[in-house]
Amino acid sequence: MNAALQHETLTRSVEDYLKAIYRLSPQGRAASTSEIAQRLELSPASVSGMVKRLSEQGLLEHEPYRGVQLTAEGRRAALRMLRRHRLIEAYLVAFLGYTWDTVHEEAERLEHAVSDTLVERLAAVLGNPAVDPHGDPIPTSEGDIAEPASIPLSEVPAGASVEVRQVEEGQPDRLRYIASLGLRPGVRLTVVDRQPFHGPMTIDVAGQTHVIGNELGQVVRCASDKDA
Amino acid sequence: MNAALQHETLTRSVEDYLKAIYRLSPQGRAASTSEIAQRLELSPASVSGMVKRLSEQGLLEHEPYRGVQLTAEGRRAALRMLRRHRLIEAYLVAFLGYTWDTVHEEAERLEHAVSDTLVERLAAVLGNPAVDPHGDPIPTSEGDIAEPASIPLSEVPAGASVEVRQVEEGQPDRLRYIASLGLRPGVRLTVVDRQPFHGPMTIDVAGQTHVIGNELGQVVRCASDKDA
DNA sequence: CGCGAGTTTTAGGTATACCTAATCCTGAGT
DNA sequence: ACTCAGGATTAGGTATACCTAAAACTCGCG
Repeated sequence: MNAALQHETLTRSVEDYLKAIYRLSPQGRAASTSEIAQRLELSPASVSGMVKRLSEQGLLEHEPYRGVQLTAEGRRAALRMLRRHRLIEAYLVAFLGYTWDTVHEEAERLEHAVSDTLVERLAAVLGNPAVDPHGDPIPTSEGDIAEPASIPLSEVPAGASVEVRQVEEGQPDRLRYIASLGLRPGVRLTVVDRQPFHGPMTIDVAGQTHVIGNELGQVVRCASDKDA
Repeated sequence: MNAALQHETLTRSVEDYLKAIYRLSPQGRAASTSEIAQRLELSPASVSGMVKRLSEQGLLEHEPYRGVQLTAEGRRAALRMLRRHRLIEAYLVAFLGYTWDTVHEEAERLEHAVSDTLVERLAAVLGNPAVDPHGDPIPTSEGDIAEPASIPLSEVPAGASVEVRQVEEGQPDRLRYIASLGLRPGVRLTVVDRQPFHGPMTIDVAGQTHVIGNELGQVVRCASDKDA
C-alpha cells in the first residue's frame, strides 16, 4: 500500500479530477467521461487519457465506455481536497473579509498549496465547523462526511415551509443575487405558489415575497422536512 | 507593454527563477547560471534553457556565458513574489501558530496560489508590517523595498555591540538553534571575543554568553552601527 | 436486427519544464 | 600565447497534461 507515498505526489490536475469525480457520483453512481470533461472544462479526449492513468494508479475503477468510480483510495484523496477547500472558504469568510460569492475561486487555488498542518490549524481556529459558507458539509480529517438529505428549492411543493441548507457555489453573480433575497444556509422560507412546467415560484423569506425562476431554484437546496 | 497580461500568466517555475535571481543579485550584480541552479536545486543545463526563454520574454537581460540580470519588469515580478512570501510568513506567525523555522516552506507553496486581493488583506490585517518574522523587509505593493545596511555577525568586530536585523530563513534546524540562544530580529548583542581564522566567537545576549561558530555567524545579520 | 447519433477512446501533436551527455567558451596560470 | 579546468550552452530525451481529428463503441429507434 503506497498510499502514504502518493499522498504527497498527487498533482494539481489529479486532485481536481478526483474532486470532480466525487462531486459527480452521489452514492457510488459512475461518472461519465463527458460529465467530467464538462465540469473541468477539458476535452473528453483529455479526460479519457487521464482516467486511464488514474485507474492504473488505483485511484479509479474504470469500465471503458461505461464510466468511472473512485476507489477507496481515490475517495479518500477527494474528501481530503473537499475538506481543504471548504475549510479555506470558511476561514477566508470568517477572518479575511471574503463573501460567499468571491471565496470559491481563491479556495480553488489555495487548496492545492496548503499543508495538512495548515489545514488543521484553520480548522482549530474556526472551532472545527461542520459546514462551509455555502452550507456544504466539511469532511473530517479522518475522511468521514455527513451528506444531509436535501432537495432543490425547485422541487419543494407549494405551501411547504423549509430551511435553506446549501447554495451551490461557483457562480458569483447568482450567489450575490441569492444573498440579496436573504437566502442563505439556515434561513427559513415558505413556498407561496408555483407555476407548472418548471415555471417561476413565489417564496416568502422573512416576510418578504420574491419570485424565483426554475434555474435559480435548482441552485438552492433545502432540508427535506415539511413542518412549519 | 504586455506586463499586465503576463502578470497573470507567469508560471510557478518562472516566479521561482525571478525570485532566485533577485536574491542573487544585490545592487545589479549579474547572477551566474550555476548560482541559480544551486539555489533552485536544478541542473545548470535546465537553467540555461529557462534563462534563454525568460530573456526572450523580456524578464531578464542575458549575456551568454556572462550571467543574467533582471529587467525592470522582471524585478517587479520578483518583488511581487517577495512581498507575497514575506506577508504570508508574517501572517502565519501572527495568526496561525507558526514559528519562524517552520514558516518558510509553507509560504514557498502559498506564494504561488494567493491572489493580489488576498495578499492585500493579509497586509491590512497585519497593519502593513515593514519586515517579516526573519527581519527581511517587505516590499510595498508598488514594488519599493528598503534594504537596510547590515553585516553578518561573523564580521562584527570584538567589543562591538549591535542589534540583530535579519536571520536567514530556509534552514529550520539552524533557526531553531538560533532562537534558543535568544537571537532574533531587534535583539541587541555584544561580541565579547573572537578567534582568528574564522574561528568561533563569544557573544553576550541579554546577560548570557554563548559561543558561536563562523558558519552560524554568517546566517545572522546585524545593523551596521557600532555604538553601545 | 441493424443504423446511426452521440459518446468514448485512440492516434498523433504541442507546450512546459525538467534531465544527462556532449560540446563550447572563458580566463587563470604557466 | 597556450592550455585546460570549470562553467555555460546545446543536443536530445522524458514526463505531465493538454489539444484536435479520426476511429470505435453503445444503445435507442425504426
